[in-house]
Amino acid sequence: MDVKDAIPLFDALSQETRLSAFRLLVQAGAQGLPAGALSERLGTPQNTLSFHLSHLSNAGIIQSRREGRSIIYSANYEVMHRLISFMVKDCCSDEFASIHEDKRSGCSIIELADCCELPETKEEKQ
Amino acid sequence: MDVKDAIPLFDALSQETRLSAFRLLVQAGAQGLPAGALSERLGTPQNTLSFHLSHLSNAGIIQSRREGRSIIYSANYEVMHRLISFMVKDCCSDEFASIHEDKRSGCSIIELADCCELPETKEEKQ
DNA sequence: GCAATATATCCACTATTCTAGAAATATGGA
DNA sequence: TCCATATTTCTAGAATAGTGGATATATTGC
Repeated sequence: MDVKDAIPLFDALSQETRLSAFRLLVQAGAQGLPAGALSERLGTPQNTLSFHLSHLSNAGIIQSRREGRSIIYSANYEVMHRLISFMVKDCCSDEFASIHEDKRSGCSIIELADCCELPETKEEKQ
Repeated sequence: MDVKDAIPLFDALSQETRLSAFRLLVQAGAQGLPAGALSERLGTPQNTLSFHLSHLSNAGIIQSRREGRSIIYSANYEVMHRLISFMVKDCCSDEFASIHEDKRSGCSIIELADCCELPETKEEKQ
């Protein structure tokens, strides 16, 4: 993941309807939710929401599948994982954050230092 | 941090000039960089960059201070920390990510499971 | 084949964002 | 005080994004 890959993801998450829809899908898990249910829960007209779901889908942060008459959307955790890793690796200084893979558990372990306690930043604050 | 707080941060990072400028500031550390140096390194006209720096600054993800004739910008790591925590807590399912504070070291420890290996998601892929 | 359901696409309108030239402001030095 | 430097603010035009009514498409059951 580089800057060019990250832009459409940040863009996808930078609008209230989309971020809210994405969070509902995260809560829903791999099973996902049909477009209509999202529209109802968010109180957003179905065509407007459809526009935003396409946006999220184009960015790759959600995916869809048809089930009968419904289109079921679900969060793409792997993309979210990559975005978080990008933010830690490329958008945090080494002093404040580190990431390493734990092969045994299959986890990425991130350590975020509570940077505000560090003296350098304290004195630089405006 | 909630959805309303996160939107302006995602928005700030969702544009190439801004994300690139932010990353330069991250690399620069607490010391920061003057607006002119950023403008030069990015090849962006200084008034255009000034617009984007205001945008980042309004979002709170960078801050500025005057030093002589220069305005020095620097990344706000604490806000980035909070945004990453928000993404893990509220935009990742419990199965795939967890976060806890280590009081002794003052670090937030995040574990991101490599979700794509989990059978549930594998079979749900479109 | 027809009606009902679920969703996407088309369209026009409004609002916002991005861009960069020109002018304004703040600072430091002679 | 005057000039050079560093940066912001003003401005207007171009591009892009968001909205929702109307319509089209796909699916299911009768």
